[in-house]
Amino acid sequence: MNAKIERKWQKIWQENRIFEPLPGGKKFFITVPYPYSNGPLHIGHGRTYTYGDVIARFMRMKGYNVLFPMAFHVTGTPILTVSDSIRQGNMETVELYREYISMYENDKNRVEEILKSFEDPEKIALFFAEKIQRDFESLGYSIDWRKKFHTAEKYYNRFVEWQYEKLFKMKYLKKGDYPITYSPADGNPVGEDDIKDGDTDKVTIIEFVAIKYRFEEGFIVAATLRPETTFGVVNIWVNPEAKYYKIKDNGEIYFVSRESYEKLIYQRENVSKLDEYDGKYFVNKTARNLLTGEDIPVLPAGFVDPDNATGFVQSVPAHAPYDYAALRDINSDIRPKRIIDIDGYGEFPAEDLYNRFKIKNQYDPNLEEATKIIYRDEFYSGKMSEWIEYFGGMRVSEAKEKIKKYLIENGMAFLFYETSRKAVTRSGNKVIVAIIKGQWFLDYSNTEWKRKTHYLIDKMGFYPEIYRTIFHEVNDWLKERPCVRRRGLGTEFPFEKGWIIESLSDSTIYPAFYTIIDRIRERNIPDEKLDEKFFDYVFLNEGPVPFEEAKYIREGFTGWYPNDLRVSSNAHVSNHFIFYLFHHTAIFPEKYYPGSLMILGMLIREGAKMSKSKGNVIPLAQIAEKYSADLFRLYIISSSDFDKLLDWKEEEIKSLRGKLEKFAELLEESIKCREDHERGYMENYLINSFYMRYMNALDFMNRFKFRDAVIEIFYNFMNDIKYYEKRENPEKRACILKFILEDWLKIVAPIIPHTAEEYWNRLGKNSFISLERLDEMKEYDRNLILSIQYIENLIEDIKNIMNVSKIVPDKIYIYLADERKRELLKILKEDKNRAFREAKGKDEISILKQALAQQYSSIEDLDEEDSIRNNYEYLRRMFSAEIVINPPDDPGNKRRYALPGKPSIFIIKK
RNA sequence: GCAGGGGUAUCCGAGCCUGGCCAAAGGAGCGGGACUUAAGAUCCCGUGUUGCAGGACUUCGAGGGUUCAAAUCCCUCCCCCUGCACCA
Repeated sequence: MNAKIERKWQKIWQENRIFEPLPGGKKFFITVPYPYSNGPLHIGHGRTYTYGDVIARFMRMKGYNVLFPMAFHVTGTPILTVSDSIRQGNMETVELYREYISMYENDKNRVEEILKSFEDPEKIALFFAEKIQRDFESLGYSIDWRKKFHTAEKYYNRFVEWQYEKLFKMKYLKKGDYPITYSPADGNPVGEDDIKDGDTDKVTIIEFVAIKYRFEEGFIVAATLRPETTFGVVNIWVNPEAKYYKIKDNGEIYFVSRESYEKLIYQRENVSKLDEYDGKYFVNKTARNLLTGEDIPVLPAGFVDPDNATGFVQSVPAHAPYDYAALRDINSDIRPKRIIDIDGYGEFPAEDLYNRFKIKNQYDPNLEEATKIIYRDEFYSGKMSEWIEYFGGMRVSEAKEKIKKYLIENGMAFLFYETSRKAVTRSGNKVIVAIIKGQWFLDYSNTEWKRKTHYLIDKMGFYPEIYRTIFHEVNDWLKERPCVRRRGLGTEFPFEKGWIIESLSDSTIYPAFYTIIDRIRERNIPDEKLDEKFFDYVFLNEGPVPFEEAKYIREGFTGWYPNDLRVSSNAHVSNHFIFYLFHHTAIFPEKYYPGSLMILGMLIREGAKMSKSKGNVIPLAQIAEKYSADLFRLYIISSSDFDKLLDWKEEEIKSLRGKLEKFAELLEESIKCREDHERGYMENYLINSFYMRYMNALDFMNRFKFRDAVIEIFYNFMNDIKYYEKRENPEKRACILKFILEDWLKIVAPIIPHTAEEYWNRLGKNSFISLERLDEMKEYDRNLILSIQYIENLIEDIKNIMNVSKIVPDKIYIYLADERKRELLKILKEDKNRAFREAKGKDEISILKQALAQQYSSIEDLDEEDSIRNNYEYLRRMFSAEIVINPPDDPGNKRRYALPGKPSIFIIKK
């Protein structure tokens, strides 16, 4: 189907507004999460929306009143970041967006103009929203565009504000401190996108326990990931080459590295610098371990990184290979102190590993690996030594948390956050961890909320079913989540100025918004009127009718909600999808809970993940031109099951194109056929086979297994046609297909709607096939199909014998199983033991054994002799031999091998 | 580590839930043939080993087990992938 014809139908569909339903009847409301509109979409997105559309079209043809809406997501920082970069003339971004715009705009001057307009972030969103809509239209999606909106517009803001009013009243919002990656130079939190190589080498936040050691008038602060080892500290390490500060933190005096101080400013309140020291200052001085009361020396070690945590390290040589190595380096006579018992190690595990890895000194790179091993082993199989008060005998994994808590609660330690690796922003500024004070959270750890959501997960539908378990898991694991940010597009947080509701948190129950937005616009309601009372009435039927039009608006909601099916990729499971469920249980009564979720697998290209950096992203923009919408849709649906990974292979598309063209040719010539042909045996076979496949396909489609349906109704039936051609005059084929043509077009219409619509039209129909009803029930003669299978099996067997024996047949004797065997095998099928009891003599028993071993299933009700007679000429022609059924003589002694459905054969040589 | 998914013939991938025509669908690749001046495209045939009677043997990460029967069920082990949070 060429792009021109596809465009023709897209236009006609649109002009006739056939996908713009009013509520009523048996409704089906399907949604796909809206795309983030900061650039062109790619074929990965295309997979999801294609599935949404195929289902929408299928349900429509099953007689449902289908609503399939779409909108655009613009909330958050990325669009803002792009806009900023373009304004600052960042070459990389400018180049990228010039390329994006050029996908849609040929005129060079126009491209530059648009690019310039992107200095206004909203222009970016609007530009791409429009283009994405165009791309979707070019793929024939049956979307109701009256419902479209974007998430920074006023109406939507009012809607989100209302949700947060509700959540606040339910106490699902709470406030607290929160560590986050941050750039002091930019004065901003930074996300993965803002960090250099953040996408490939992720930066996570590591929680250190900063432990205070009494020193002079204050404390040396040594940070550790293993607070439980504090019992085994024998000294403290300082880097003699580094700079250290004396600082004041809420009245207490601390000694930390210079870099550490710069981080603490962002993590603690009222931190100020008092004095500077060289690292050497601390060497050989004494500090006191508050946990044990011991006085220990401060010793020099070069491995200490002043830019990691506090710049002091507590030394536990018994259990930390670095510490052990550093002590050896300075020839110290300090003896390690063992505090963890673990099987498989000597007195000092760190010493074992030091020897095993043949560590040279504290700079040996193997120390990383050694540390990992000991950490893992001790954490999972170590126990705190018995002599330790209270914690003795406790498993390390447990003691770690308890000791941390003990230290903090007794003022001996505080938490210090560090990045998992050294990181800088894209513009080269240092990234540290800052604590955001007064951060608002959605409290997904609320047990009542969790319980309600578990209930929903139990009740609703999942495609595939495995996700029910996964969602229960995700529900358990979900905890508080920050829901507002300092910057970005979106909706301002109603309870505190200067915060924007974060992008995933404003997109939870918005399918409800689709049901009313067109009506709000239609009646020109000013956004100020969309207050809490309005939404309370519209969505919850609470309170009085706020104004007359609200009734009409509410009918949109009650007419369509709940959302019957939501389709998206598995990337959304632990974020959008789970929030979607939580927020529904929070806000809506049970009858408006989501109906079901369909979760798709991801899409890769030629075995590799698509990514900007690899430059292998295929945009959706040129798909319709390059391949045609129907070919794309057919490929997406047929090349893999919806829940599995789809590997986009150009080679496969090419071969699929050929098949689709072949299909179109068949339709073409079939429509042209004017004469009526007689329906003989093979014609009946072809038609019956079609209806068998039709019913199979329909059954698959009802379970949304469209790939299996396509294989059945497209590939397999085309093979049936080939088979027919092999046996009959190919000329006749076209006219025979006429009998099934309408049903064939209908059943493929959800998948390749343009092709279907075009040929439906050429058949002289005045209706849209997109709005036709699929017949749910078609009769067919199963025996006819079985008998063809039977004949083909027989041919296989004969050929096989000919191959092996190298005999050219003159006559072929076919012996059919007698009634007695037929009876016996019937019994065998019902009751094995009874069959053996009833079998008489060795011969019969061996028949049963043979049948059992071959797992031979008899073809009941099939008249074998009749089948052979009906295909007699075919067999004769094929082997150029005479076929004799049940001859009186038995020269090969073969008669006894005959089984029902599997006759025995003897070939007489020429 | 926690959670989830997975290891199938040259490769990619179905099958596994509900054990039995499963030597294992479908692609791709490869080999052969047809068509073509030729390449390409397209179409047909073949593609574990073996056998002069439709069969036999070996094979679905490794090793055990259940069963008349295991790619499929159970146990143990090895290996791989994804997510782990503010990023949309």
